[in-house]
Amino acid sequence: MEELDERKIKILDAIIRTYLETGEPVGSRTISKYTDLNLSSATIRNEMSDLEELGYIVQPHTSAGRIPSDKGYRFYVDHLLLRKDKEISDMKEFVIEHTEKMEQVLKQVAKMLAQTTNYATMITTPKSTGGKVKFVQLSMVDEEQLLAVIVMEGNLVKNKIIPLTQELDNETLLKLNILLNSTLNGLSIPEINLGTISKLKEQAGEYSDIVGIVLDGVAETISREELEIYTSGATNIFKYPELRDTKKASELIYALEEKQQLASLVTESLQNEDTGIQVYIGDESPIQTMKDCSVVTATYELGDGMKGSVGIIGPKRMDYEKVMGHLKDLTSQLDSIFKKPT
Amino acid sequence: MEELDERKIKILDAIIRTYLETGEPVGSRTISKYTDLNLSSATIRNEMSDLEELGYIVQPHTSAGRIPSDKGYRFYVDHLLLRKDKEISDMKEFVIEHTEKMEQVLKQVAKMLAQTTNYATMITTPKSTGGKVKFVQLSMVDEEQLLAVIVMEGNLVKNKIIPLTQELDNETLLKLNILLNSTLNGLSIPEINLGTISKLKEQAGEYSDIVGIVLDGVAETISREELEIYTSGATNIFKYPELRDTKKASELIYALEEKQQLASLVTESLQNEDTGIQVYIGDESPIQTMKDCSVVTATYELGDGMKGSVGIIGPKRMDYEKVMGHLKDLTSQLDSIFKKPT
DNA sequence: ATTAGCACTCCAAAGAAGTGAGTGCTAACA
DNA sequence: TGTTAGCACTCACTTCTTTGGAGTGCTAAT
Repeated sequence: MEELDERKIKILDAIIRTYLETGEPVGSRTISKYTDLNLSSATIRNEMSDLEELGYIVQPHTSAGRIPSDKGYRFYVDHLLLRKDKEISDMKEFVIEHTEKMEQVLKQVAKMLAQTTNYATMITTPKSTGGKVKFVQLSMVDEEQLLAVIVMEGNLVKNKIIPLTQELDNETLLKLNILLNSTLNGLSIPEINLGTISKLKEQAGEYSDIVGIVLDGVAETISREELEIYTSGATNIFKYPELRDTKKASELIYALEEKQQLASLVTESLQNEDTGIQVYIGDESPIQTMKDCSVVTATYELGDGMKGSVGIIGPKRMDYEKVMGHLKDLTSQLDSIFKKPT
Repeated sequence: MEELDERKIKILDAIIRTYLETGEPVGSRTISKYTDLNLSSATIRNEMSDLEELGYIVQPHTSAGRIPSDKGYRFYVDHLLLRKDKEISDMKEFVIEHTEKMEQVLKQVAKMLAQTTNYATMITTPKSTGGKVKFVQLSMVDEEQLLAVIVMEGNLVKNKIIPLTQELDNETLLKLNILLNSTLNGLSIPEINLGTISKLKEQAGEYSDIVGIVLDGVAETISREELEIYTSGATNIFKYPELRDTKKASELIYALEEKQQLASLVTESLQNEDTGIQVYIGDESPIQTMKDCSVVTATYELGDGMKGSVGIIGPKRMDYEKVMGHLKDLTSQLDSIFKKPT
């Protein structure tokens, strides 16, 4: 054996569902009442014993009920919950329609998601890799400072103030602008390589050193992997006793606050092509401090290969069904929202 | 009586200092050894009894040592600690010199401050009231979208994408830019009133409606009270047992995460003119959930009346001396940094 | 194959007892 | 009169024990 028969599956399902609700280890008696297949607790016990041997469930200590192991959750996620319709998409529309800058939309989304799910959430700005430059402009802000504005596909606007040592008259500025625009427009970040740069410099002729400075600035601005991450609902984790322990909670919240580490979650899931939804259970997560949690991430797209990521962090016994529903909804909405000009 | 004699003051000082270090209620015996004036524990007990009656210290329960009351802390802050030199200003310089956009500087500062003090910190962007427009520019990003860039004093850059229904040729754009710049430059927000706007529209002649749209956009962008607040070190509060309680910690962190409420701290302290440093002890704080904490805020300035605020949130027994030193340092540095062009 | 019954395990909550830091008070002392 | 020593008392904390109950595994009966 290695296979689960129908009955074992039903029992496993029941165990997990019950555990999701209560957060307490679940005993044979409970299940014997819960399921439709009428079985006595003793029978359940036997089956449970099997399930434990197979590694789907675990006993925290000898005489406690069982809780799902990571493998159990995995089975649940993979096989047991693809059969249900999804949740309402409440006020999401509203929020998205009524805010403006991407940054704010994202913050809002994170917050909302945290509120509706009661888990901690995170969301990243779309990664520009593959995003194209749409428009570049330099202007003199005052005598010594140059402002570079770069607009990317998707109306992602970046600014950079560049200090100038050298004089720069209006005519030159105009020329530079034309040059920059005609060269850079339509290019994606990886396409702006050394070749492009040196060619640009060449064309700039006597102003090549200025172009150099400017390009450095521009390059830095564009390529600065500005993977902003917004989080929300960190305090939700206090709602789950199994995470409430000071040390765990502190580490978790720290991770959420620092954001740094969260990036690892994202980059990984951005690679992944298929459904776009990724589930990390316990140790599967690349972040050590989250080994007592589960993380569900999803990807949203901005058309031109710009991808961002939304994630939900909660206890292992999170309501995967609901969470995945929410995420699916959300990403599809984000997709459509960002595609039209804001 | 009502007055504290020299000896009582010394004892009170000793009590508070000891409590600040240990976090434990402090007993008579400890003090009798601590102070230079050699007194037996019994004498101290008598004095403590008096101090308690006067409301400066408090007993958590009948047979515990004493801890300072809010009034005690207040006395300490007001009278007891103005006599000491300040702390080093470690790597602050470094960080500030090496980052660029204001936003990032602020984030860095918050983080650094949290790390060096071991408390939670917050910092706001300078409030633009009084800030002047330095430079305005409109550019066509594509056929239907106009990008407005506004640079404020202090190199605060704001962008707004404005959808256009109407055609707009290059020449007109140029004219508009000149018009906008010559009119708006040097004006502070409150100075851009209806009068200015209608005058502008008039001058724009046949393009008055476009100017209208643009100005609306600009106005909205500028005046949006973008009081961003950055926080850091939320998890530091777990370092203090008296705040580690789940409920308190959760509320506190929530407040820090939500930021919303923090604004009340700031607005208040921005009014205050004198030293610029404000101390809220326990209930004195406008934020209810912080009644078990103390909050110290300071104001930094950008010359033109643009003010921002830095704050430190910690346990009541925070090291006021050090904190205030840090803040003083920091604000004076921020002041000078932001005044020169970045 | 299922179930009832029973002995056994073990956590968790509730008590019990000891410990120690701290107090208040009184009486003695300088 | 201010200071101190001494003593009985309080009360949180820790440790140990007890107890109750939920849960298991096994065996024998259905």
